Amino acid sequence: MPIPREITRKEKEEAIFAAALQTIKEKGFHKTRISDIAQRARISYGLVYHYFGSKEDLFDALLDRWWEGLFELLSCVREAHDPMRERLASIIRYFLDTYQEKPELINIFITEISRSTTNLTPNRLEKFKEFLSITEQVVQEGQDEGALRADFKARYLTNIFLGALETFVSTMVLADQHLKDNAQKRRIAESILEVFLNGARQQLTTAKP
Amino acid sequence: MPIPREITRKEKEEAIFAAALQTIKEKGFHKTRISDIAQRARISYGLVYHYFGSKEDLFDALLDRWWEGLFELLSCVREAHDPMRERLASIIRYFLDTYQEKPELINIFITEISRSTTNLTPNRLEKFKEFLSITEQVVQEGQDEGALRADFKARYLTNIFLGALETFVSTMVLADQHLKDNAQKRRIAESILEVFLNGARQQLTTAKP
Amino acid sequence: MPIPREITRKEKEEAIFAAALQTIKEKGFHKTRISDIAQRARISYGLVYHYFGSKEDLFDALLDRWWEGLFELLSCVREAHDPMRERLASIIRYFLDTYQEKPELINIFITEISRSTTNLTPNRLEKFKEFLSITEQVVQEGQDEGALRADFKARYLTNIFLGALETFVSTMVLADQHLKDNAQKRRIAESILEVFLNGARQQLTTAKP
Amino acid sequence: MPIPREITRKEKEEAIFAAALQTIKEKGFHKTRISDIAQRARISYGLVYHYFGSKEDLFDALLDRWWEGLFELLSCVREAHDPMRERLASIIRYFLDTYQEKPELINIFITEISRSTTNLTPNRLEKFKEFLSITEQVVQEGQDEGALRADFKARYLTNIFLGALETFVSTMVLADQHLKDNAQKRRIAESILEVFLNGARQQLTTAKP
DNA sequence: TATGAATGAGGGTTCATTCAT
DNA sequence: AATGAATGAACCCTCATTCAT
Repeated sequence: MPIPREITRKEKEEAIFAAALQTIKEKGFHKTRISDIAQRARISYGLVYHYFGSKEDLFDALLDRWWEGLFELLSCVREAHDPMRERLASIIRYFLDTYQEKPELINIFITEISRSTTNLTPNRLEKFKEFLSITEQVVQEGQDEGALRADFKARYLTNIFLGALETFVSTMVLADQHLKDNAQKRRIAESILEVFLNGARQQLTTAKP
Repeated sequence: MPIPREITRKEKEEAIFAAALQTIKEKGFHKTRISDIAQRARISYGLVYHYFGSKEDLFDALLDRWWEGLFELLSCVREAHDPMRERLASIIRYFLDTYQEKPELINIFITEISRSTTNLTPNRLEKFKEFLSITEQVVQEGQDEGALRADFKARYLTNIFLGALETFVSTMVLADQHLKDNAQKRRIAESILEVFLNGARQQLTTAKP
Repeated sequence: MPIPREITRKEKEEAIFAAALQTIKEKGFHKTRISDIAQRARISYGLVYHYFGSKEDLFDALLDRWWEGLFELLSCVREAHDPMRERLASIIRYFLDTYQEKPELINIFITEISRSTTNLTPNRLEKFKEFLSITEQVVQEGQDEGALRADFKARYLTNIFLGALETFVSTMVLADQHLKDNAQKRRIAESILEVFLNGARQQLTTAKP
Repeated sequence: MPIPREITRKEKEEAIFAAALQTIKEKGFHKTRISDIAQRARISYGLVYHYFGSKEDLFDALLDRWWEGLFELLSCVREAHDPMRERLASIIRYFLDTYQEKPELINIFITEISRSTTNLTPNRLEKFKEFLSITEQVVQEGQDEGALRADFKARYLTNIFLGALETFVSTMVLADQHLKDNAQKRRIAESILEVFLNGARQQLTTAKP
């Protein structure tokens, strides 16, 4: 009966994941000891090494989970040819949803990757640049379609958009705020979109005879 | 002759500062060893403890220097009652100027403070919140004056503004880009302001006959 | 059907033996992990404990196999009352043959027992001393028979004989040399015997008229 | 006053050396813990890392000391054009003297280098081969001069000579025997030389008309 | 028989910090 | 002021061994 085994394995892995997520959120990657994680997962620390090769590997596995979801979303966004506003809204929603459901995950993304040179192995930097690059392509398409103003580099607009989004999320992370209801989420998304788009959108020359 | 002594002391401190700045930029706070700093400053590592009490203290002194300049600028901005656009431009310029002149300092601000929960002692978090709060007041004043749209919380607009700014800078930090000329600096500042303001600015209902 | 079971057991044991031999040769006893052995034997590491009680036990079993063959040979040598040269030749041949057929076994004898105090449990030391002692008896008999000079202790002559033999073998072990053909084997045996005997043999006072 | 410092440093290093030597002799390199050494030297284990970079480095420093003395001796032997017997006697005396004065050092040479593949880094193997090679040259010169029989490879004779010598020493090491007096030392040296030379020496065809 | 999850003692190494000189 | 020897808490990782299944 191989199935029960599999279940056990997955469950244990999941427990370690959860414990690592929580602990790293609280203490940061560097100050997190393997034994902290093990203790929280109620296992011996040796077992962590049975499932993950090393602290770094565990960390990478954690990040992979984040990237996986994000890249999948971006892929969907690009395939579905929604209007620009909707595409950007999807990205914003993904961050806010993740923050709501797995605040630790987005916390780690923000604190350990997005702004930390320290833990940035070449591999991780690569993923991050890929993320920036894909988002830039979305923006570029917006410019091509005439939905976004084209007098600034796509990279610049991308920076402004992602910067705004990230700051919202990281401010909440820093303040340990919770997204109470969906209304708040909608309001935040609305703010970002409104402010970003009404500026970034191609300006109509309103002159009429 | 007490004066030469004073000079020696200040010079030594400065040397340690510079060495710390550079090293932390390269390796991150956590991976920076006191001996690394001492070596770069060409002094013995014991001496670091003569000037600064501990690694943490040295780090705090570093940050203080950053906060000092930033708060001074913000104070100037609030006193001079320039138009909104000019006030925001001052803030942007301060970040870009500092990045140009002391890239290590802004790097450390970005990577070790702005987005890192890890090193965030209550003290440091306080400073950071103060910074957010002052900027928010500037924005609030803009809303009060009618220069910025008031249908969003001042905090939200602040997030978007600082987020955009920070992302520009941190992207450059990550990529180890240099600000080649003042023209590029002006272009970046312009982008941020343009996009932010044309969205954040109170919308004129285009009068129709 | 008890026979297939027996066969399986023996085969498994043999597989573990072979894997252990090979691995210990490559990495040394200490650096060899049980899991290395298991992997090479294509079994789970838990099973090793089913057949052998512990790592030490497995090692002892390995050595026993070596000692068994060696003591059997020495017993034969002593029973057959061959001339001295032939007896010593038998011993040399045994080492060279074993080196040719089971280089790992002799390698382990040389590196882990013959010259290593580290792994020398009292038990193992005992076996080793027994080996020395029996060889010394052979030499002693040679002295008694007048085949070997008696002006040095039997122990001394034994040291010289075994030392020469062992160094040949261990030099080959170190250099990972292979005994290509029987001719080379014969040449080596010849060298040792020639040099040892023409010195160790009782000197004839060349009668002069 | 830099001199006292130097003395302290050297003394400490010496103390660590002695402690390491003794401990490795007793437990073998692998089973020796840094803390064992530190404890015996009556210092904290951290200090070992202050003087030697790592366990391996300390081990290498130990070996270097051995090689240094040995190579120096071999160099002397080759320069002084003594008769063959005297040259070989010098080598034997060096081993026996070292064994008498620093039994731990020769113990480590025998157990951890001469016969152990395990700790043999390429670097260390190189030194060992160099030693073999130089000794072989001495033997070769003996053959060229007609002092040693030339019907066997120099390498073979070298093996026999060094093997005999090494076995004497290592047997004493194993048995933890002490060289009581110089007489015993002389007797051992005599045995080795006698047996080796009377065989290895070019045979005189005694035929006289 | 057979598997591999689980445990935890053990050991190497780092490095902030202290302090005698 | 300045040095760097000395300390030892911390922490990562290995791996022999046990045991439920």
